[in-house]
Amino acid sequence: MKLLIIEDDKYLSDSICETTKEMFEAEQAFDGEEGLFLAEQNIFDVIILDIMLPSMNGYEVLSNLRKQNITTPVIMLTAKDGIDDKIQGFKVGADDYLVKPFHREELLLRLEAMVRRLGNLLKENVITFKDLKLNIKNKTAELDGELLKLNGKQFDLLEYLINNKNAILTKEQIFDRIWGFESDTSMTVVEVYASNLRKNLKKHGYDQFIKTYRGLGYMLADSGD
Amino acid sequence: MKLLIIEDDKYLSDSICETTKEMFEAEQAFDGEEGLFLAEQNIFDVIILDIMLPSMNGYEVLSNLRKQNITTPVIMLTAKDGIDDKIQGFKVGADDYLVKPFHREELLLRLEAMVRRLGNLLKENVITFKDLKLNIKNKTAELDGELLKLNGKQFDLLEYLINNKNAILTKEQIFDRIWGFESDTSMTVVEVYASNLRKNLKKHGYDQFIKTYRGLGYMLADSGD
DNA sequence: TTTTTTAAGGTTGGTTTAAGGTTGACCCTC
DNA sequence: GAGGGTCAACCTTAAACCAACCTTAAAAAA
Repeated sequence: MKLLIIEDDKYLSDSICETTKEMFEAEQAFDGEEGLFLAEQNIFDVIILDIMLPSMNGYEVLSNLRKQNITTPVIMLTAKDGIDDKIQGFKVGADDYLVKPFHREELLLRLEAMVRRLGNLLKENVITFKDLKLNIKNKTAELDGELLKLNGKQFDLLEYLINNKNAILTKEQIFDRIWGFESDTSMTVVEVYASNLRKNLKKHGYDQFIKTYRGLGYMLADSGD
Repeated sequence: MKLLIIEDDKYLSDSICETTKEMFEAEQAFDGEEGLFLAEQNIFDVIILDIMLPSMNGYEVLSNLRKQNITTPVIMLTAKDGIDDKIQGFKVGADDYLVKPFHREELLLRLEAMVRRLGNLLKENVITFKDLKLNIKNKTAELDGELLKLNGKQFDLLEYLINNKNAILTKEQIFDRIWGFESDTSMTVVEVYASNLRKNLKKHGYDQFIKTYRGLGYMLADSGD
């Protein structure tokens, strides 16, 4: 799962990275504009957002996101514990709140709660699509009692598709999610991986559910016609 | 949706393009005359108009447009924040105002507000014509529970017609909107696409609503006689 | 070794062109 | 004003073209 940390204190940001690295793969932004830009890609599972930030404050970032209908859960950080901040934070759509300084475990608890609330239970390591079961923890996939042999990025792609089934994902989104923004790999790898994934699902006829929308992207569809 | 940016500062213009590229497809004009010419095509959803411009200033461009009964919403930009400018801007028909320098998110907010005011909610991904439903996000069209197979530009054409129903659109407008100004394709493609679209709608009898007005253009009419 | 990336050629299907057919406005003649 | 001719605008079809995508395999990296 991917976490975005928007926090200008580099030391704190790194420390959050460290704390959460068992659960999340983290990206960092060090000012509001950069954070908003990254968050707009809509490829994160959770965002940790500081309030006091250079170039654009946390409230602005958040309300901007929500206006764009981006509903990624957000945990806001602030040095102040005033009730006003909380009110304003929740009003613009924050899902949780954390007062600095906080304990490592407290952050972890809230992150877990956040993700659990989403339905993506952290303890629940299995996601499914029809009879296909993915075990997130072991990175194994199973269909009809048979173990599919999916390598790392193939698994990631399938997981991303399942978590967004019946919605078109552009090649850019897939690339940003799996390869990362600053990767200098060519975007055509996405096609290669789509092809390989289909090949691996073909034996069970599940390749039909991965559809290509020419000029738009890919979609995992419930109905395969 | 299409946005026209009339701004002589190339750097700023490009930056607006970048900022809005998730929402809009932008065209750029770098002086007043060019801007007026493009705006007269009447194919844009919003116009961003600078006041200080070579060859013709923003006020002239705007009042010229309004005299021609072109009501595309306009957001004016200016380096000055004098109240006089605002008054003059609104008097000639600007819909909103932005003082340079401005923040990326301020522009986005105003654009959103503008479009929302239009009734074209950004969040609203579905537009309809009678029993025909277009999902803008998936680029899919549905009629009587059946999915229509429309390729990219056919979909764009239908979308444009629905957004302008009961109004005649000239072939030039359609061409400029869908193929773009500088396309070197021949204008007769419009006829081909009108034909193909009618063929695809014929099964449901909806071809009758696309009417040809010889020498004028096409119109999607509520009443099919 | 296994996984990831690049490169290259093949395939598909949307887009454009071209060519011939149809329609309707306009004019002329009776 | 009825009939007919003419022409430009428009319709329709189908083939040619081209960019997006697929697939494979070899090279590079881990």
